[in-house]
Amino acid sequence: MDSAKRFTVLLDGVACFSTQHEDGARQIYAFHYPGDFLGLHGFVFPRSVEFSEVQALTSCSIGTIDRDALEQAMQRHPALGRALWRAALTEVSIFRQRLVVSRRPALQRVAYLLCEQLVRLGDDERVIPLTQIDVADAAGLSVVHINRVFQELRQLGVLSKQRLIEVVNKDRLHELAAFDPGYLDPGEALSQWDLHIEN
Amino acid sequence: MDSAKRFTVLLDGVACFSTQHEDGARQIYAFHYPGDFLGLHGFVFPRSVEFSEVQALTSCSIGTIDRDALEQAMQRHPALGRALWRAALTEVSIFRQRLVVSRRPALQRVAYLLCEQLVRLGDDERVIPLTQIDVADAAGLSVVHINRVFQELRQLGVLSKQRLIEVVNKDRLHELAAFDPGYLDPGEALSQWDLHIEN
DNA sequence: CGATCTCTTGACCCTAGTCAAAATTGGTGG
DNA sequence: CCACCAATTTTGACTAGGGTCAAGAGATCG
Repeated sequence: MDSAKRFTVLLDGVACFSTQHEDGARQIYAFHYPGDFLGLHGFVFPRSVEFSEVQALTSCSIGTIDRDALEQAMQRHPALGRALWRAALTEVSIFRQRLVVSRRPALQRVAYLLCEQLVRLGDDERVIPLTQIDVADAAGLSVVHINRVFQELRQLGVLSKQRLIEVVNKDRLHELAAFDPGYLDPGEALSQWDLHIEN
Repeated sequence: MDSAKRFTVLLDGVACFSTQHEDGARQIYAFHYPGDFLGLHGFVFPRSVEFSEVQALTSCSIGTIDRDALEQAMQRHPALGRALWRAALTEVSIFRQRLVVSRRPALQRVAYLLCEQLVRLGDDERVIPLTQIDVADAAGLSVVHINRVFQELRQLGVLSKQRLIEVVNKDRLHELAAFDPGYLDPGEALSQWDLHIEN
């Protein structure tokens, strides 16, 4: 596991970036979908690795990229380095926003989380490939309560009556969640402070 | 307010980095004490400025530093740039940790927040210059409940019976909070990825 | 010496957690 | 193809942490 030398990319499946609480409860910080870099956070905060982990939620396949090779590529293509930083900073932005969301009532909190997933999955995907248990650990609610919230969302015509998590009314969901995707955009940050990566 | 051209430093007083919820409630992300850079976050996430603000909690005096001058100084003294990034990243680290803390019960949450303040204020300071209202907005609890928690902390011999917030038993406080200051340290991150700031 | 801000207290309520058990679903192997 | 097992999802009853409302008691400050 010479992870310090390699970057990992999720090629297929669903994973999450999580931590285990003292009492065994799992806290999910973020979900990862194909195309995501895994464990980026650890490059910015090495110590955080001691407290958190990347966990597969379905069977996953991953690819790794040699860090030296990547760094050379970044030397040649600065845009690549910028994209990487953008990804890391977006993760940060999500944390901050989650602090705001975390003190809203359950229904809105869950709605928000679902919106976030839809953005991550791409514009026309409507099925979120997670279990209620995953959502519970990410939203910080009990599974039982998540289930009740889901039933309410179905009643409201936002989710389908299927067993899987399928959004049938995206607009209504956004409305419930008071969702503004703006926060996901680091905007002009990186053109102002141009970041380079050296050894 | 040509803030894009200047960095602001808090010279005296207490300020906070906060946002206003739709319903008027104030959410405090972090407190700032003398020596802190204010609004650093906005340099990394320009768009976040639209949603958050820096607010004075006591009368404050601030200094500003011309950004061009600072950047020149950073060219000459790379350590300065690194220190700045470290500060910004530490802020991030605090957010992440707060997500973990935010789902613990009130007493521990408050204890944790107090620990954080003690670290920020310096090792032998024991008086935290905040009101219960400030603490409530930072912990995400009602003022009424904060008050009850404070009474419990006094009962436990952690806080003095004074009206102000004075920690008399730091060890006990750390214990209650399960506080590990490790997360505040970005560690070796910046020696691995040496960050430079260009125009 | 009011006026105002902060801190306290008490009564009551509501959201979400816990516990426990059943119902569905999805495999998996015989 | 069926029986059985494990993981999810669902339901119900009960509990509790923390919110809200309202009023009172200290502090502070001009």
